[in-house]
Amino acid sequence: MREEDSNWFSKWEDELPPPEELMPLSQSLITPDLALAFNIPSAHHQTPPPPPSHPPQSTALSSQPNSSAEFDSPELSGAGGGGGGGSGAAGSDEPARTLKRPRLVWTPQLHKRFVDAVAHLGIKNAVPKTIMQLMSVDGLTRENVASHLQKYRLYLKRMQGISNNGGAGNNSPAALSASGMDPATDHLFATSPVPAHFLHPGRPNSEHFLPFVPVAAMQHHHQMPVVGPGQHHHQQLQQQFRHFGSSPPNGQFENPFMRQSQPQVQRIGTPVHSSNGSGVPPAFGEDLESATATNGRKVLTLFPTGDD
DNA sequence: ACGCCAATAT
DNA sequence: AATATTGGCG
Repeated sequence: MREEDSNWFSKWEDELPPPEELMPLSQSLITPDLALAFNIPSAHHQTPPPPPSHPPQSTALSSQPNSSAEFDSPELSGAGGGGGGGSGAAGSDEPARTLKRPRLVWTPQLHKRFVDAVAHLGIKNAVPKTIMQLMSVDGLTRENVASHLQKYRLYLKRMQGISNNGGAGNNSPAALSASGMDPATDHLFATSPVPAHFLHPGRPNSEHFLPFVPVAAMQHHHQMPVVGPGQHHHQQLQQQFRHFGSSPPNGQFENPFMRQSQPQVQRIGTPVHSSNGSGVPPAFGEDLESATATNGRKVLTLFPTGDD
């Protein structure tokens, strides 16, 4: 009889679903806004802005990990009283108006996407709104981008100053950030190589002829920037936005990803500008790249432009 | 309404 | 420290 015990345990253990499958469940059990509205501590996620109608993006970072992309609850609020929020909550729109989104965590990858977007838009067109659209990361707001952009510009300025002052030859991100000028966000910024033309204003570059692919196309639907043809890396992007919640004692949300220690370098690619005809709007970027462990600040930046 | 920036708040 | 928010201005 004893043997059976150990046996059933094994079996039981065997059938345990992977964590990935559990996560989404706990998330969709209650809509973020609802949770926040009701002050439920475990409530994670941001909350969709009160969409008078149905704003395209801006919310719905539900979805779930790589495993099954089928049962996502796309429209958390946009659906109108239908699917997602249909948990039975009645007039839940009232409090939703006052809710605050969690702070966005700019992971190296998210930043990478940002940089790519700016790079491909050209500095002239790289304004918050456009950048945001190009990035097509759901939940990302214009203000998120604007704020980030502001800081990024300062960073670029700093870099220019340095490079023409004596830093020539040594303008590797690490070195620059080490300059100790404004260590604020530099660590983040340093995780993504700065395209050369950012530093040389006034010079035409040869990177992006992107005919302004209005990623907005996807807006009327849900989900994320599922990118081109055989790519599968975008998963990560989803992931970072997905669980905002595990609010650390700080109130921020972390994504279980880069924050820990997973210097996983994926492939470096170039923007995908070819539509795949898959029905999904060809967002552009999709590459993931350097990763940093903000913990041990291990900035590994390998890059195509690397003259190393 | 958007964008930019500096300052300030969290 | 890293983001968000605000206020003043084009």
